[in-house]
Amino acid sequence: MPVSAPDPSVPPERKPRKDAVRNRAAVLAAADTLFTGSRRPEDVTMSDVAAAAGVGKGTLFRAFGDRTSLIRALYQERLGPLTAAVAEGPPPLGPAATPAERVPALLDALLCFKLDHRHLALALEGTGADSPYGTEHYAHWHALLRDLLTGLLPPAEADFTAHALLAATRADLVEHLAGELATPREELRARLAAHTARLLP
Amino acid sequence: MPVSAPDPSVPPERKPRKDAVRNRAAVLAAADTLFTGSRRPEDVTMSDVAAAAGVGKGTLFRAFGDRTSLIRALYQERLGPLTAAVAEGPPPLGPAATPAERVPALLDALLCFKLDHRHLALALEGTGADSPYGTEHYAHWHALLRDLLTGLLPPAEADFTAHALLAATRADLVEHLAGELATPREELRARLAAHTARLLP
DNA sequence: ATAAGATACGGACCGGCGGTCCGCTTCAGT
DNA sequence: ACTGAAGCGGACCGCCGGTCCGTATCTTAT
Repeated sequence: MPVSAPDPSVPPERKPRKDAVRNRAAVLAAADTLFTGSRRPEDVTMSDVAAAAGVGKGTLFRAFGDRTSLIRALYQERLGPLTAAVAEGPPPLGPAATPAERVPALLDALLCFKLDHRHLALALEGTGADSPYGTEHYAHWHALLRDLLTGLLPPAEADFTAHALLAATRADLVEHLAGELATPREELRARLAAHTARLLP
Repeated sequence: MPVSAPDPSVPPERKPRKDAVRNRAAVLAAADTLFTGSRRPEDVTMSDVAAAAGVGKGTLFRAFGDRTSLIRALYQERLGPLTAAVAEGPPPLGPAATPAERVPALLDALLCFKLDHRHLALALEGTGADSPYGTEHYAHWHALLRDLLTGLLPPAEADFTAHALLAATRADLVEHLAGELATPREELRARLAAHTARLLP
């Protein structure tokens, strides 16, 4: 007699065990450290992450499913503040700003994020199999940017322009310019700002 | 008494064996077919290529060194005609054209090439380890485009703009738009042309 | 034509990776 | 304390890129 279903909707869904959440956090922290400290993301292996987190491989895969999902989870977590600032923060990033000032602010914020988390972004976009496109994450940013551009440009061009602008902040391009060519941060920001401005008068 | 050195410069350098050149060609052909027919480039393995070419793995690796080099060789070969047209062909692609007409022509040609060789371009750019940037191939196109742009734009912006324009024709973006979203070829070309035009008045 | 040497062939083999499995441990509700 | 479920961990698997080396084939000099 299953009388005591405290929540009649959605399947039971117990709360996770304490050790599980601890291990999950440990794995995320370890992965962040390892990616940040590695020159190429693909030479930090899943075994490395497990070892660095003081956890067995089974645990790691149980918690995250596969390599790609681990990287995505980590990326989303780090991106959280920016996502929040865009969704409900003050201008020029937040929704109160006009499109004309929000678009450059958005792109600048994205560039800065990739500069600050180069290795992680590289790991995410370079995970071979799955291209950046097709992730909900990309769809989200593209839709936002497209909508903002729709009043500033001939409407037919907004969609492609959004793609093109996002392509200009791809992790491997940023890595190439900032990392290998050692372009100073402020110069990169200025270049991207100029490029953006050139597209919307 | 080594009297008969027909060419006194550069080390002897015999001409390659007949079977070697035949096998090399067979491998390139097989690889092209396999990549073209596969949905994701990374699930055509080196063993697949060797088998399809009727050749042992040792032969394959002896001829090309490694996977990346094989893909690059194949890509360069297919790109040959375009390279030639740019280097010495008639306007608007060739050197006789003015920069203002050559830039859009170049980008359109590049886009068309990627549309026609999506799988191959995807294989090249998605080979995980090595980013597209840093290959001499990319350096070549970027330098050409940058030089053309220097005169049409404030000189400080030419370099970054060249990167941004090339980023708009990245293989995975093209695949996303033309493949998954099924954007018609002509529309894509129009979008890229409009985008290019917007950057240089 | 033939012998001799260089070159290429091919597939068994290797190290390491992402991912799975399952006996054992640890937690949470009673 | 008791018990069943959830989590743990590391041996294990299949596969892939890449190497190795005994053998077959081509080229060149005679």
